[in-house]
Amino acid sequence: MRKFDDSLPLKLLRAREAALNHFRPLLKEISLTEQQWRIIRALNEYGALESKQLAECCCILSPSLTGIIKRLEQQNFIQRQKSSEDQRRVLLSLTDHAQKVFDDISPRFEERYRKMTEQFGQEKMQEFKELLDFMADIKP
Amino acid sequence: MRKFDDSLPLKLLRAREAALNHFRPLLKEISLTEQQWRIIRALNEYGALESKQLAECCCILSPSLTGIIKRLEQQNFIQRQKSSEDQRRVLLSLTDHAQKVFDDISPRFEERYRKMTEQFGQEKMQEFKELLDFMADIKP
DNA sequence: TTATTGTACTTAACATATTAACGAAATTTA
DNA sequence: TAAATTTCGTTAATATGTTAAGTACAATAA
Repeated sequence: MRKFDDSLPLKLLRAREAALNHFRPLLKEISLTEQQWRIIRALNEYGALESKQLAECCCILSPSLTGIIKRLEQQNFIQRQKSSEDQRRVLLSLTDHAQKVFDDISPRFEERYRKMTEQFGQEKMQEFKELLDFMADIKP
Repeated sequence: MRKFDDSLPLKLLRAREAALNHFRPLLKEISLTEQQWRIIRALNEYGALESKQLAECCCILSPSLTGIIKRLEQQNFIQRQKSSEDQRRVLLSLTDHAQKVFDDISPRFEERYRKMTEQFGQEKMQEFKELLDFMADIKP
């Protein structure tokens, strides 16, 4: 009988918690949640995105995204511009303020990421990420 | 500059989603959330536990646990027995009903777990779990 | 013995996760 | 072109995550 602690989802959860612990102090410093920061990083990387694409690449379901975007908009981190062709579509992008906050704090995230990777082991991390990618593609 | 999609927390999130997708249909069938099922599996494995131990081993914070336990109790899945020595302590355990539900459905979870592991690769999975355990111990 | 400190758990407030249902706008079909 | 269907986003309802503050009971110090 497989043991409780041998559960893959649980191990993934614990590993993720351990990883996030490296960044929580910084997130607290800038008063952003982990999800809000994920959204901001995605928009920084890809420029303007539609809600659906953003949800997809950030691994956030659209009902959650609706609220997250609303709050980021209220805090002047995100702006939306409607498409004139398709009235349903809305393009989301970072405000100048958000871009500045990102540029300012980003190096410190990178530094923590570097330390974490170093602790884990460079090559080991590479291998780890490949296995994670492989797992992400396993379908029932 | 590290890419958005290269983020370890994000990869862990995606891998976990992929893993959970194998079990969501079964959870829906028995109308239990992923967290409720985790609690039940822990109590099945360890017998009676105190709230704090349960929170620890299930990777659930105590404020969340309070609600989860309350609902599981209302559905007759969990019973609590107070310690007569220390009024603060409460032991949580599965009801007979919960034990029966667990024994009935558990083989089907095991079967899905087996298939998932097979798809991933036995040895690969072993290696994967070791890396996950290693990551879980990395501290900032 | 009383005050202090510590521990376990709960409550509160807010943010997010999950599923279902809904509504508006675009696309397809009849 | 009118109707059916599809797509995208939102709303609703419930459950959980996260941090801070509160509460009750124990253990310890003064």
